[in-house]
Amino acid sequence: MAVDRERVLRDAAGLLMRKSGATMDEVARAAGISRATLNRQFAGRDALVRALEELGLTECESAVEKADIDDGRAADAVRRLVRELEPAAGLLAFLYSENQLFEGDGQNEGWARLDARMVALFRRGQEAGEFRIDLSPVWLSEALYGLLVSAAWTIYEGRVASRDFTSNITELLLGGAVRRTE
Amino acid sequence: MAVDRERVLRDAAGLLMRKSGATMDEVARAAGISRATLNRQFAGRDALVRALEELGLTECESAVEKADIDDGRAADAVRRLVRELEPAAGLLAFLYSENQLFEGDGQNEGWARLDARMVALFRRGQEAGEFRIDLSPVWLSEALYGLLVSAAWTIYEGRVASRDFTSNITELLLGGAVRRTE
DNA sequence: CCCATTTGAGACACTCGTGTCTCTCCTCTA
DNA sequence: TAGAGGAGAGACACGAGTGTCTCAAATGGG
Repeated sequence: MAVDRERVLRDAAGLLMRKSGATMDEVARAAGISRATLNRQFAGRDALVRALEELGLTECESAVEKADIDDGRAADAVRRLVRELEPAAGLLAFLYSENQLFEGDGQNEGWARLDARMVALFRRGQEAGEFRIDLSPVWLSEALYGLLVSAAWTIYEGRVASRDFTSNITELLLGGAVRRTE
Repeated sequence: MAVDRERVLRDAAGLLMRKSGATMDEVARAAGISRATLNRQFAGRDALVRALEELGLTECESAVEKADIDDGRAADAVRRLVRELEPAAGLLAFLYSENQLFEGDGQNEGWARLDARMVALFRRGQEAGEFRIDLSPVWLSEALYGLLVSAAWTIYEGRVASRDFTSNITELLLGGAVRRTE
């Protein structure tokens, strides 16, 4: 039977999210295949990580597409975006810790493109008067990444319910912890 | 001359924050000492990581102390806490990615104690009517960790100014991105 | 100034993960 | 049913990183 490459990648991501230094043998076992087969699919650990990076990037971009982040109110766009990003959060948490991906010449420019779109979303919100202007769009988008990772990790640890993923992130990011008095 | 153990730890943290898989040789070079001396100070990589964990924990606890998080308004306490936590943010970012620290039996219970104090702070804010109650204290404290890491990383990358560290985190965490209408 | 201590540099063996190969077994298809 | 293709299991050598040791040089105190 043919190996489901995508499935292998998802299983690998599931393991690597919580154990970023996992052995190729452990990855193979997590995916339910042998190390030999894993190596037939991905020529080495580096290729596996690159494939995971590509998968994560693709998922993020498709989430951005599906969320129509250029339409309607920026705050609603952020909510839709986070909801669409949820399935990719675990993978994102792993990639976030693979800081070696983001330094050096071979850096994937896809992240820069994605980042530009996120920044543009927050900037749009500012220009529309929805968002405050004393928090830079760059910081807001970076904070969103951080909250996605925190949320994924916290849910994995069982400290918060997975159904609260989207609301936890969006409510905190948009509304903050302080109670509204209006 | 005697090796400044604390200095070595800080240099190591500075390197490991941005390159978590750095070699012991690289760590030694970053600290300006030889690999032999590094090994004399810390018996193996594991011991080094443990020492970094201890240092990070100590710094966090001292920040919690200095911030007097049980006094005054909770929101102000959070601001003081973040300000005190700033020097430890880089180290925290490294420890955050060392997820192996937080699983298994040898887990340092100091983190649980620290976490309890953070959670208590947010709960106090809720009970005082300062914070909204639809975001759990657990999530708020976890989100704070995530924002600390994001901020440290973003500053390291030069995407935001280091002087905005505290305000970026506290304003987002407490006030959120949406502009107040009050 | 001399001696004790400590550091740096290098060599060494060892471990662990990796990449590759072979061989066998299974499954699907003609 | 026979054959082809793919997967699993295991063996193997290789490289990187590690921990340890030795020896020479430097430092600092008495």
